[in-house]
Amino acid sequence: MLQQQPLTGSGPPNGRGLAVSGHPGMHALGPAHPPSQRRSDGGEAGLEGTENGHEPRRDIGDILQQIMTITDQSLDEAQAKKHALNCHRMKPALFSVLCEIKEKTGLSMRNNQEEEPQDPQLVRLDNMLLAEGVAGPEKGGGAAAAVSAATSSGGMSPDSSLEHSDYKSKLSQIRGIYHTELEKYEQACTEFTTHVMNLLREQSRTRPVTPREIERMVGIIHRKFSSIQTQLKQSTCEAVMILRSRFLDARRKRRNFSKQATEGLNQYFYSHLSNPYPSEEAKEELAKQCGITVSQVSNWFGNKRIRYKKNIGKFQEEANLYAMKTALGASHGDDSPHTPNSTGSGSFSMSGSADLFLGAPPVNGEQSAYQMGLQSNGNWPSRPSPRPGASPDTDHSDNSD
DNA sequence: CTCGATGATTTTTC
DNA sequence: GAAAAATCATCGAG
Repeated sequence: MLQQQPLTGSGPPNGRGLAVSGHPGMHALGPAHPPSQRRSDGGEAGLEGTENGHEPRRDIGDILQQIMTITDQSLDEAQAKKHALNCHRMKPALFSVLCEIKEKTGLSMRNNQEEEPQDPQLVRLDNMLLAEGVAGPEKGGGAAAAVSAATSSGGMSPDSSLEHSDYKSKLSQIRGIYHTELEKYEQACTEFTTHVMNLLREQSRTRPVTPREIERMVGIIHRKFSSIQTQLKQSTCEAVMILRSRFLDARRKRRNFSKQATEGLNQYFYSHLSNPYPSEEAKEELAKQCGITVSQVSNWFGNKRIRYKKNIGKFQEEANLYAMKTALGASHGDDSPHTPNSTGSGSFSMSGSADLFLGAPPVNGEQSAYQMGLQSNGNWPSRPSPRPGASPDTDHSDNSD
């Protein structure tokens, strides 16, 4: 690796080191000796080197030798040596030799897949994070938008604000973590890149380092870091997906309604047995009273109607019970704790209605004709056509019986 | 663990 | 488009 090299005292990178950038012209410098095999042991002079009567090779061997051992020395020593090396008269020659070697080896590694094909998976992750409001340009708008999108698309009623805020806070938590991590990575990446570039610059004094090489190195670093980022993105996506599915799939955390809520709903149901189709306003009122949403009220009535109809006998007791309660509540006026009309809004009043008497306890039980509002075909008088606005129903309508 | 009750969702019907 | 009907999934008592 490229660790604690001279980086320390070597001061700001400057023209000297960067002279390399002119490397292509290096050939001009030297006589371009073929890079004949040098002996790493720097061995005795002699041998082929002396043939020419010159000793450039020996000099180069010396320099190489010194370079090889420079890291073993103390910092000061190394600095001094480095300086000496830089000024060595044979340095240009060595440089040119290295240039040539490089020329040959460089070609081979040139064609490695330089351009990464912009990973499609990464694009997908990015898009998703953006859509979820996790990535996006800074703050809240994104997250809020994502939440509202999620709720509306999921058919969630807008009044489940509790879960809503829960979701929101969890999402922004994820968002926060994601951004901190991302920033951390980016910072580390730049730091590391600068570090490496400094090193390369430093090294470029003694060996040829092309800008392209630096670029390549930077590219490698960036790729490494971006693969880490991809992992981060991936796990963030996963977290969001889990959160989302939990939030949207309410079935998974079904809670039974509170006793009080069920009471209120049943109260209404049995006191309107002949026509158990609460108007929109009535639903809203019930929802408010029971602490549930309007769509939950609708669900409840849907379920109740169908289940009641399917097995009237089973609900007999319950019907009697609520008929009694309602009767009591009506006769005592407002002192019943459960009477919904005590809310005073009066949009639906349960005051002793005709239905109540339909439901009068038959005492001897049995389903008999005691079908409370159901017609002989087992249906309620008529499937309530979507009636606009006015509620002719409530109580007075069914006194026709 | 089983099983009935129950809230929610999906499909069908009108 | 709302309700009915069918179905799913969880709860909670035993």
